[in-house]
Amino acid sequence: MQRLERDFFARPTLLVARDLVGKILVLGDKMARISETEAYVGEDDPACHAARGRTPCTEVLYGEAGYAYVYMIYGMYTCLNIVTERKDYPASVFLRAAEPLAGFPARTDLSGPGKLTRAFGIDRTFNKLDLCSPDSSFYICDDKLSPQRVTALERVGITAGCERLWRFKLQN
DNA sequence: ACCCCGATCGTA
DNA sequence: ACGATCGGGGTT
Repeated sequence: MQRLERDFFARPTLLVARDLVGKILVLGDKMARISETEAYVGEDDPACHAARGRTPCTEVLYGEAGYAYVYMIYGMYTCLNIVTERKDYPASVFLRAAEPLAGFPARTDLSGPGKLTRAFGIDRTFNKLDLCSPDSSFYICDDKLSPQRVTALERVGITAGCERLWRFKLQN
């Protein structure tokens, strides 16, 4: 079990999104295998929250890779992203689904971005946390069982830019 | 100050 | 198909 370092995240977002499928999200004693991700890439991506430029809300997207971007959606769910690429280039990988490995009640359902964050207890206070800090209990690791088959699909839940095959899903 | 609406989910 | 629920951002 090896923690992913910052150089893993500081790469082209499509590569990071694909490579994150099969990796393990860890928060305290909770662990889950990431099974679905999406890439949101730069101000030219109409679905990226930075599409209308830099605001206090999107500030973290412009920072260093490996930080959490967490925001509230529809008044009742939070969404978790990991910032990618380089400073001043806004991009991230959105975590859409995972499979529970440890620390969850039996049959916990992590098959959706809102379910995932709720089960992990990830709220807006997690925004701007560094998943690459050595003393963080919130990080992503690689158990080397990882790369199984990954398929590229259209992104969902958005109205613009949904034709791009920027969603990556673990094949069962 | 107001208005709109969104990277969702559960129920109908 | 639709309602719940809320905060950021753009507009007035």
